[in-house]
Amino acid sequence: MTGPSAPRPLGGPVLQDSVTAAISAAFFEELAAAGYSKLSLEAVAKRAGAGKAAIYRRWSSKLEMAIALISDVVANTPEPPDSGTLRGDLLAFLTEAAELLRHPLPAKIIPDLLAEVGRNPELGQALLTAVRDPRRVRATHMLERSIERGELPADLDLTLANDLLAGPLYWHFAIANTPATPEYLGRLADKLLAALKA
Amino acid sequence: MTGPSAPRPLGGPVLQDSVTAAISAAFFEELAAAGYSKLSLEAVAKRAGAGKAAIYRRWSSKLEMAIALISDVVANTPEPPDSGTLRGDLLAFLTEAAELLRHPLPAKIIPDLLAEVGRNPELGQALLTAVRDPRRVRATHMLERSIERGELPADLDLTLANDLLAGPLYWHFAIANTPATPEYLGRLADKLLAALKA
DNA sequence: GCGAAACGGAACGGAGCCGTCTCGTCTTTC
DNA sequence: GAAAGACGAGACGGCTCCGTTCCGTTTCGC
Repeated sequence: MTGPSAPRPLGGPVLQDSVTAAISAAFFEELAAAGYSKLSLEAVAKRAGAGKAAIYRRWSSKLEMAIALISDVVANTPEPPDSGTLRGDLLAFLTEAAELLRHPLPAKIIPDLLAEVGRNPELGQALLTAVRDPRRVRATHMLERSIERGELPADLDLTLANDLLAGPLYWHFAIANTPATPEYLGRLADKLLAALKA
Repeated sequence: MTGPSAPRPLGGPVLQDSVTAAISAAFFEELAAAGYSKLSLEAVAKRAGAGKAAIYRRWSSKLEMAIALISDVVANTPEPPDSGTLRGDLLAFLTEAAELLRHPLPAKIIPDLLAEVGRNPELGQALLTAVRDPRRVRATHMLERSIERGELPADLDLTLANDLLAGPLYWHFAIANTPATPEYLGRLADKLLAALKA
């Protein structure tokens, strides 16, 4: 099922073998259905058609497993390119996020993990460095490029700008649970553009 | 501990007796600490210094208890007045929300409930009608008043506007977990004003 | 002041999950 | 083709929580 005998490239990306892949898929399905705090490794094993030992052979605990699998997924999502204009970057950013949240699994998992971070410091710290920080860095670069182009004021509050970028779309999808049309994303981009320039 | 024998006014608001009050307080503390899905009535009873029977005498299940207690709290929060200008209304709206999210209990409970809604349709429906709809109506009224005053375009997308109003502040507080200064709220109000008018 | 009701506390059988361990069966490796 | 190891399945003792039922005590309503 895996490659012949080729030594696996380097760290991380590819799912190693079929058992690990089945466990990973089952983990995310179970995470979406039950939430992190109620997720049981017994249910993951059952859904994966595996024994519990197969899980404990790979990770020492639910926390370690979650951090490893989530980091793996996040690390393998590519970055959108520099489009040259703020509106283009903005739209690409929003479209990518909308694409992600359109899928039912991430749409259930992400709010759950965000809530879990509030009560699980260890998971929170891991997710912050593995997920939030890279995204924040990308968003900040996007804004700084735009400032250099003169599209945005140099004294822009980056924290506030981040809240504006992430908040409305997240609210629309994950909270209000409304589907987003491309027209919606376009209008949102226009509004955000006006807000950032103000 | 309660009033003498006066018939309790009408529906809902006031917490009836000291046992109910203790259970209610314990419920919210436990909700913040464990999250809805992992909250156990046994733990609530213990924290309240009550027996489990005292809970089951009042509500038939965790779900019913949660809906009753949460609706009760929400129904007893007053509305801010019409300030006469959009910026004033906006600032009042943001300040009220910031005030709420400043407290650690709501700041943990709200994200948890929002995630829970995604996997618990019954609770979701109840919270939608008890919490979200009233708030959305208020926000919509605020925007419509502003449109009548000519501050906002008549073809404003109300869904999009709602996302803009709620999203950034929620993200700032509950997700990024950053404290909000009055200056932040002022700047946010300015940005939102620009976005809504665009 | 007395009977009724609600109280805190503890126990019940049943269910689910923990992490470990032992089976008997493939699958891989040399 | 034999030895080694990972596999699925499941049993284990121990824990938590469920919803109900019993106590003996306190409080309330009349």
